Amino acid sequence: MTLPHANQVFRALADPTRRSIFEELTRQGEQTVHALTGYAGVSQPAVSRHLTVLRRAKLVRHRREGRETHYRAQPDALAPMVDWLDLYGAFWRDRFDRLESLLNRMAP
Amino acid sequence: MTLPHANQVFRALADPTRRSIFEELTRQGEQTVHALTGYAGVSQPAVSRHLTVLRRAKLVRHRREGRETHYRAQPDALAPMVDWLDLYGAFWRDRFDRLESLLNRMAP
DNA sequence: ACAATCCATAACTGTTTGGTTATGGTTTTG
DNA sequence: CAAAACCATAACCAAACAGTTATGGATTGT
Repeated sequence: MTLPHANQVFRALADPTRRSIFEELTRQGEQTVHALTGYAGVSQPAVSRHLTVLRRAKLVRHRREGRETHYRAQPDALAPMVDWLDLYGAFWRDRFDRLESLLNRMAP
Repeated sequence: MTLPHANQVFRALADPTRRSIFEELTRQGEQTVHALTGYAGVSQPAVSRHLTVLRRAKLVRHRREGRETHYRAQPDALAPMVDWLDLYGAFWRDRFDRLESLLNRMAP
C-alpha cells in the first residue's frame, strides 16, 4: 500500500550521484547545470539527465535565464518518503507502547 | 557525505516489491518465505532474492526453524534514511523529531 | 523409505540504468 | 558576424536489475 508518487521519489534518491546533487542544491541553494557539473564528478549530459529524473520526482525546480538553467531543491517533494516512514513509525510506536505498557505491568 | 550503509538502505527500498515485502513484515510481523510468496505476487526465488537484498541492508532479520525461514522487519535499520531526511529535509524537522526519538528508544 | 514441502542458489533473459561521446539549438561575448 | 559558452537530447554501451525456470539440499509427513 505505497503512497501514489512515493515510487518516483524513492527511485530518484536511490542513486548516490542524484542524492549528492540534491544535497548540494539544498546546502548551497540555486545552481546552474554548469556549476553542478563541476561538483558532481560526471559529465554535463549525465548531470542533465539526473536533473531530469529529479525534476520528474518534483525534487527540484528549474528556471531558465538566458543560456543557463538554474536548479533549486524542492524539499517538500520529500513528503511521500516522510509519510512512508511516518506511517510505519506510527505503527512501531503503537507496538512499542503496547510492549512498554506490558513490561510495566509485568515489572512495576 | 552520505553514511556508508545509507546507500544500501536507499537502494533496497527503491524497489516497490521490496518495499511491499517490508511493509507486510512490519504490519503482520514475522512471516515465512512461503507466506511472503503468496503475498508478493512474484515467484518464490524472486522473494528469496528480495529478502537477501533487504537482509544485506539489515532491514530484515531471519530465523531458521526446521525447513522454513522466518523473516521479520528490523525497523531501526531505517535510521540512515531518517538521518538523511533530517539533515536535508530540515523543512520537516518537527515531524522527524518524533520519529527519530522513537527510533532511538527502540535501538539505543 | 518415499514423497512432498520449504527454501536458496544457479543459469538465463529482457529491460533499465548510469555512464560516455556526438550534436545541435539558443544565448552571450569578442 | 563569428566564436564560445551553456544546456538538452540522441545514440550507444556495459553493467546492474528483476523476473523467470530448473535444481538440489534439508526437513517434515505418510
